[in-house]
Amino acid sequence: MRALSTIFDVLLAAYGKQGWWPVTPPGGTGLEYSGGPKNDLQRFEVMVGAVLTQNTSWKNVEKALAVLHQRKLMDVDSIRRIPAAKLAAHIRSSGYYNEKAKKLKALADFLHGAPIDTLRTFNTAELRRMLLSVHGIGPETADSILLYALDRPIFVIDAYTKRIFARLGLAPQGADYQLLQDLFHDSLPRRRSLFKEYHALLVQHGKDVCKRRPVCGACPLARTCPKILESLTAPAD
DNA sequence: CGCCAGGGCCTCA
DNA sequence: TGAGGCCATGGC
Repeated sequence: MRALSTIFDVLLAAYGKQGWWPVTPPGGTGLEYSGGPKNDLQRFEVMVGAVLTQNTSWKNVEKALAVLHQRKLMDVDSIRRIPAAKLAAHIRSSGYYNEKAKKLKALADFLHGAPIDTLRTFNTAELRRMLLSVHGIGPETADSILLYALDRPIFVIDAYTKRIFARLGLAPQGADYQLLQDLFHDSLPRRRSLFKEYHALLVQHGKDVCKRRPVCGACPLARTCPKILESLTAPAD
């Protein structure tokens, strides 16, 4: 479906390059959008962020990531060593902190058995299965890790993507994860840089424009969106 | 104030 | 296998 390429072009023109995934530069204090992780420590930070941002605003996650850096905990061994209850206190701002502390420890245990630099020997399908077997890593988190931390060409589907494409009439309401992902995989050239930027643009679009209550007046896709007419007359959705 | 964020697990039909 | 409850802080 050529529409998907056109939508990417329109979003890119409207919002500009996003530079995902945001990572903390070596020796730096804050996160920067500079094209993703360049070393294994930054790759680990991406994985941690992917877990912490589950159903949580990135702003709340940033604070937790900063605390982990301050406490010198942003590495596999430290996360493995620290008791879950203490870890939970440090990531408090990201919400669901007890659950997420367990998840981070499960992630660290997994990486202890399969260090990041050894993961390159597995193909993407194998890696995905391995990640999905880790407590706290579901389809979206696994694919975020594959794409942004491990540089694999796999498209990330999230709630924004589902909402945007349902409104555009390009996917059924309540379509499941696999259906949406197949649509992107079958319709786009399989390029990591495209997938990274596209997902980031969808998040940007979903966050500020195609919100639960959409701001169709500010939408760069309004021209081709069937929902634009309803939004002018109907109160919600 | 209430709503909702860059989901996933567990339980129960 | 799919719907529903649960996890929780912080910004608006």
